[in-house]
Amino acid sequence: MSAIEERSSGKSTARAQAQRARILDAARACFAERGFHGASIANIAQAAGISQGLIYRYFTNKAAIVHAIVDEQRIRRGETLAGITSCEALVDVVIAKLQNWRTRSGGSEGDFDPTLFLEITAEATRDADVASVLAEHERSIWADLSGLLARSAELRSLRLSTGELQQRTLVLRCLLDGMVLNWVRDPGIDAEQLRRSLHVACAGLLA
Amino acid sequence: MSAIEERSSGKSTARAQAQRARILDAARACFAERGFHGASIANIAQAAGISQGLIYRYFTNKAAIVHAIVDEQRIRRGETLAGITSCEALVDVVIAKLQNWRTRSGGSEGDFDPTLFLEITAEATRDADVASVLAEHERSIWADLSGLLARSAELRSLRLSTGELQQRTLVLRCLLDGMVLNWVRDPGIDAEQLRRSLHVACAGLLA
Amino acid sequence: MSAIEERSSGKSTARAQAQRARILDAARACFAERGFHGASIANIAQAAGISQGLIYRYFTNKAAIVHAIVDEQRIRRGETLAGITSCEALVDVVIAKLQNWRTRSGGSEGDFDPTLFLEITAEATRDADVASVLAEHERSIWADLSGLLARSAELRSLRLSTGELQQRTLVLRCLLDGMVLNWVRDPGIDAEQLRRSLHVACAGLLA
Amino acid sequence: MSAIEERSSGKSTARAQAQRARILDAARACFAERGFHGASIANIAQAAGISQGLIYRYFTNKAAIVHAIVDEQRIRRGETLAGITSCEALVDVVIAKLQNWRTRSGGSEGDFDPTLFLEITAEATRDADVASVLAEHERSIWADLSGLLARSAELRSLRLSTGELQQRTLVLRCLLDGMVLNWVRDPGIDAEQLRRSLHVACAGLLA
DNA sequence: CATGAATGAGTTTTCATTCAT
DNA sequence: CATGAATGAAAACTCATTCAT
Repeated sequence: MSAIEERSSGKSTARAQAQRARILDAARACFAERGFHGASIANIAQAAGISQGLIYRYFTNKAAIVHAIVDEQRIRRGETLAGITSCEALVDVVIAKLQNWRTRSGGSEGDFDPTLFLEITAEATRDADVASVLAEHERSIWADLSGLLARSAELRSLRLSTGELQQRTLVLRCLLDGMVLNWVRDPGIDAEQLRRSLHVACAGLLA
Repeated sequence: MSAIEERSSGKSTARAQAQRARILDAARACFAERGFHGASIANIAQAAGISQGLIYRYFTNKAAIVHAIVDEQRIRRGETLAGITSCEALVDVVIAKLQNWRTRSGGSEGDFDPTLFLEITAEATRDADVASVLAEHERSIWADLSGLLARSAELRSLRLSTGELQQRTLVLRCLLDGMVLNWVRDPGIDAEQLRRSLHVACAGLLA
Repeated sequence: MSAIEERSSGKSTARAQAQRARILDAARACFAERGFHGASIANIAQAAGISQGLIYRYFTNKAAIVHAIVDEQRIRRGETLAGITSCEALVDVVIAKLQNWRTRSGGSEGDFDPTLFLEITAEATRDADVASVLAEHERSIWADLSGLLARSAELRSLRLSTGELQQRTLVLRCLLDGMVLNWVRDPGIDAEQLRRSLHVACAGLLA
Repeated sequence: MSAIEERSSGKSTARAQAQRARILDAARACFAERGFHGASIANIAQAAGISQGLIYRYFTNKAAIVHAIVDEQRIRRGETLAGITSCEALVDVVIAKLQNWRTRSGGSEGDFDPTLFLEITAEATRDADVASVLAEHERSIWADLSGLLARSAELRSLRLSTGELQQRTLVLRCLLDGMVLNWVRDPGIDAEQLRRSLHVACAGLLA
């Protein structure tokens, strides 16, 4: 699907890749700030420091940019769970990302933007393509979370049936999503309290 | 704040009230379907079966409609926790609402729309008015959840310190948000599994 | 022409007359403040303290209101030159009216509004009806000014040929218009200096 | 102030300049014909033979166009008084411009449009920006007229005090404004009579 | 007589997209 | 490859006018 929407037919030079990335960076920032509908191509072009017309050499559509960004999130997340061996560590990493986001607040770089995350989730209810990419992404997250829980359980010599593992993965998934939502909704949230609360909840998962 | 944005200065006839409701119903549907920014006044007018101009007799702005809808959610939720005495029951109620939403899917009536919920949360990051209404709403939800947990604990003769109560409220809040998010993201989610999983998690909160 | 545009067919009760006047007063104020195009029927209705619909019972059109107002100016001016016997006195009266206008500034009553005067003159270039009413009005002013000059000349035992009288009338007319224009254009204009300057110019007319 | 309202940030190509001029020409014609508020962007775009959207590449606002046109008048007038050495000559030039305007009547070119002049004066009472540009313009006209009178007086070996010079400048200003107003108001005005009458008045200024 | 709800055409303005250069 | 001028459709919003009550 996204293959259809890319403009580059066949080969894509390093330069082309760089331009695409440049546009996507700008788009991510704009979308996070104003939403998919609120951000205009003009905004993105300006943020990327290129002309509006040029964007259409790399993406057929505004929708194509959205799709590319959704796609990207999957890749971006890849490393997140790399060295993590406990749910508590995962909670800490997520909180660190959230704090990082609130601190820079508009600064361009940063690998996770909860606003964008919300925007994508909302868009998934409207755009079937986004929904399917997101669904695939979600399956991969599930596998990771599930694996993390399985390993953690093993470390504690805890035997979990498949059903029990699924149940706990689902709860963990809800907790993580809930953290993000609460963080976005409450700008004055106490990070430390959130951390401690979720650590307790994590402990409960493997009790 | 929303009082400022209403058009009717002072008195509002039954007819006016009905028209306002008519417009808000249409707007809610459109916003849920296309998002706050994706839905146009033309969409709303058509959905309401009236002319575009007429909308401005009842709302100064598109923003005023958004604010009115956000405001409304607070009231709509009021009764939700009325007769509920346990977290498990709360989970069941939320799931019932989510199932109700998925079943009708576009049908006008229904007291909770998770898509709208997402839309509002996303909008809160951009519109200070929405953010403040949402924050107030959130405080009231917190009070309700906190009270629910306190009562549940008491029933089980469990003594919770203020800190412990706060911690558990936060986790419960995250779980509820997470449920909604996962429900929206995964159209094929197994309601029964979700229910069971969250019941277990709830039990863990008061263990 | 204005007879066509009035709504009342035949008799018009005292009440009807009063309502018309009420509307015209409001319209005059609105037009002066925002211009013929800038002022809306809604503005006028609100200023008059009546409903929009009611306006159409007394005037077929927004244009009809404009025409009525232009018409009216003729009558309003009637008394202005009544007791005046010299150009200097006329200048003083005009300046007094201008000062009166600047002082109240938005206050409803007042028999001459230079902004409205400008608005009407501008409209005359676009609306043939306005132009013809204004032309007739102008002829009457000419007659008055001409008469004033003739009498003043006679007082000074100055014999003026028809041509000389016409020439002086034209100059006097220009001076009066110029006063108004300069007054409007320069909010800080020195009334006393203007008065003195025009007195000198008036003296020159009968030298 | 008008610099803020131009769209082109910094450089402006020859093409851009030409387009701006094209739009301003069209706008001038439309504004003269229908007034600032009566003329729509659609009118202007059509007159300029371009799309409505394109106008906004060159001007941020409809107001910006109005401001640009007001600004322009100052420049356009610059040369008017260049070679003029007597009030009578000035009167002749103004009448020539007025005749030129009536003759073409809607033809695009022409350096003075009395209708536009009225429109601008009226707008100045409503738009502070227009007022301030007009005020500056007016100061420059005053300086010119004052200089003209001073030189004329000198030629006739007439000594004028500062006060006397001011008084005569003010009268001259009124005469010129009055000429324009009367010309606009009376389409059948006799140019030759006007010319003669004002010559006499001018002579009176330096008597 | 009077209201004010309702409309449809109009307003200014934005924006995704195309295309000549 | 890159620009930025250009467009047409659509956005939000206004307004003169009509009409049921």
